[in-house]
Amino acid sequence: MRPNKRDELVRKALEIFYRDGFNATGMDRLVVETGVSKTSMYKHFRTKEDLILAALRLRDENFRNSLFRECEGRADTPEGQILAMFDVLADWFAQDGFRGCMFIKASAEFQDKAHPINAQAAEHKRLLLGWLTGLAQQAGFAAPEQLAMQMLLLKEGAIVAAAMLGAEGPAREAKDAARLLLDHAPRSG
Amino acid sequence: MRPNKRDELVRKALEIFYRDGFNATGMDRLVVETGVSKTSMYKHFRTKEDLILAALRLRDENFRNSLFRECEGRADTPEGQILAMFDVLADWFAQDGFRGCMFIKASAEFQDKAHPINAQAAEHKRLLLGWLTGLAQQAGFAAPEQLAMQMLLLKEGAIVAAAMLGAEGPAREAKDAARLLLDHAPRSG
DNA sequence: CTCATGGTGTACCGATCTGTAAACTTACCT
DNA sequence: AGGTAAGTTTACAGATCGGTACACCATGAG
Repeated sequence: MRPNKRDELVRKALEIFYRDGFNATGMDRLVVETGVSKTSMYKHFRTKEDLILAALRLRDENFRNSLFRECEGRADTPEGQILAMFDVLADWFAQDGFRGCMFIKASAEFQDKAHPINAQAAEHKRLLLGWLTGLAQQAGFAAPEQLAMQMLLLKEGAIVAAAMLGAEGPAREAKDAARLLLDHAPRSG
Repeated sequence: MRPNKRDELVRKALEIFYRDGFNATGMDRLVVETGVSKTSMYKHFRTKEDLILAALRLRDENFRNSLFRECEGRADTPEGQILAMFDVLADWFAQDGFRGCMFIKASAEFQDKAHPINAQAAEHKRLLLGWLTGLAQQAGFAAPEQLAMQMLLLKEGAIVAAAMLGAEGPAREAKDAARLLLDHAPRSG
């Protein structure tokens, strides 16, 4: 039970879940596509739910790390980094494999708020909201929580609209709206 | 095969699909909860997909009609009606059975753009975007398509955030952001 | 060599999935 | 009454679901 083997299983499962959905992807399919036997799969993950949770954990790590790093690389002020998020999103939307937000889909398939998968998806959004709030604070806005929520709304709306209607319009309008909101938001002091 | 019987089946199926998801709800469960026999169910709907499409059609009708009527009742200017949409959303979020947007969930579970269910969900969003564009035109904005898309982003983002993080914040911030965007959008002429 | 140990493949479990076949009941029309 | 057609019940088909029992096989230790 080498630990890197487990990581590889999570990586592959993440890819398949993202492409085909959670309930629509059976363990049999995952076993075939990862090349591992069913017994081994269940040695690494007690249940399918455990595997989904591991995949979401990996996705959360990857997504947040790459988003934060990209934004830092594209702008050096907090306000600039908030705005840069929408450029990062635009690039993501334009990628071939773009299929919307994995956490929105997870919460859509497991709607019960008491369900661990739903809770973990919500946690991802809370972490993003916290990051935006921190940036808004650093930027010196008078109401950082409110502004962060508005940025989150534009981001989630853009992801949903890009997945359902096409990439260009939502990416452009989200950034334009964000810039206007940032420009007119009151500063503290 | 009374036609109203069919309507009743669609209504009930819509309710169950919305509450429990599409793939997670089997025809057996639907048959039990509607009290109809399996054979009758399949007399009315050739496949489960047909039933889902009928449920989405009903949902689209109900949602758009009630949204449009509510907005017209709450404001008499086009711009006021756009803004009123966010109050209607807030009321919806606060309802007990609120579980997010059925069309976002449908497109999350049936991701293939060629799939009829995905196409119908996308069509619902296009109709909403068209309605917003019409209002923005009537209101005399210089770039109605862009403004309509921004309002749609706020709406979709608010629905997602309300479903995952709670109702109050998203509803309030969506409206605040929308008002600011409307106030600062250039008018034609 | 012998034996324990840990990972593997095969074959299977019962439940549930979508969808169907066929006989039966009910209600209406003449 | 007799016939027709809608709608019912029951039973089932074939596939797939999540999950497991068990025999097999490699490797390293004594």
